[in-house]
Amino acid sequence: MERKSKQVDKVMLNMPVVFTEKEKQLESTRIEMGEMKEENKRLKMFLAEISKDYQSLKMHFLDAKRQIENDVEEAELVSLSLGSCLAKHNYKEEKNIANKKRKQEENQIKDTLSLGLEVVEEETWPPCKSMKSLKNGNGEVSQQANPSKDRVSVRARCDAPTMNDGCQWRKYGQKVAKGNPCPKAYYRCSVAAGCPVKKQVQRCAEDMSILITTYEGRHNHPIPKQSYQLNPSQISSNPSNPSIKNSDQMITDSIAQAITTDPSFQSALATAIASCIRVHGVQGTRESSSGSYGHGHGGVLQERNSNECSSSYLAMSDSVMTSSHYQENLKIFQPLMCSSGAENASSTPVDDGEQ
DNA sequence: CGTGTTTGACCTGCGC
DNA sequence: GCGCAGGTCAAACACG
Repeated sequence: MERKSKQVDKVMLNMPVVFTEKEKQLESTRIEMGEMKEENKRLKMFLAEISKDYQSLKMHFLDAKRQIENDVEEAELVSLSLGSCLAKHNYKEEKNIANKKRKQEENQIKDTLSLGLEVVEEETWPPCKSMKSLKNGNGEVSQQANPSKDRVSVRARCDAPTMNDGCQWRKYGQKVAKGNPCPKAYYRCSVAAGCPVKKQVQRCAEDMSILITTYEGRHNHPIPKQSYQLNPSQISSNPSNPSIKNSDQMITDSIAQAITTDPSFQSALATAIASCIRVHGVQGTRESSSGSYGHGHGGVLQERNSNECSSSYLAMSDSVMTSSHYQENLKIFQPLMCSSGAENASSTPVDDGEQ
């Protein structure tokens, strides 16, 4: 018992020493914890800042990405400009105005037109300064009534030197214009002798991949039929057969797909629409088309420029359409012009081969 | 040989 | 009137 108490005393004696060491450890641990808490706090703040920066950068990145996407989208627009020289104007002044107008409309169209087409009414064609007498096919000299009255400009991404628009063109000149290192090529329609239509092809100075094709005048002959033919099964509407889609929807789908995937189709479409609009704006006393094309030219009328920007998908059977043709063609494109999509497509019957 | 392209010269309109 | 720029002509050349 005595022995036991001695041991307890020893323990009791030793206790304070043990507690102080533990307390010291505890104290140091507390200090460490406090420091770690401080560090943790700092790290949290640091993390918050990093997170904030990250969010900010993310926003910037998304904005930049969106901007780039918009730019690409804009660059891939098929730009289509119409013009006429009905009166004498100050060309340069109007050109500036038209450029501003075009940019404004490009922005508007970006927001409103899902089709990706730009149709700009433009009155910037320089006054028909040279009403030169042009030799017709018979070698006679005939005064052109208004050879450069109509002018249509088509902008499209195209790596090839020219766009295939279904016509046969003969190059008659090339010139390096001021302000653009890319030479401008001058073509004349060689489908029919005496056809007053000309086109100018030039690459955009800002973006070499953009080909600016400017058409001038009206064809005095049918435009050759080309490769873009819709499948007849798609054309023929068959409501009794549920497996076959509504023809308009099929057409719409086909055209929509072509539009969204093929830049050359965009350019061809632009040309075609321009043709529609041009025809619509002209009094209707036109000869109906004979429909025959490609005779008597020794095969010259076939497309030769295989390096042209793909084939012309959309070929009007006749460049000199009647207004009813125009209406028909316009009806086809109406669903596409509207952002509402194919569901609202009108049920306009489309004849076989008519597009 | 026929047809299309190239390219330097020429023409025309416009601004100064 | 002059110079400049855009558009056109036409001879030379290339190609199939």
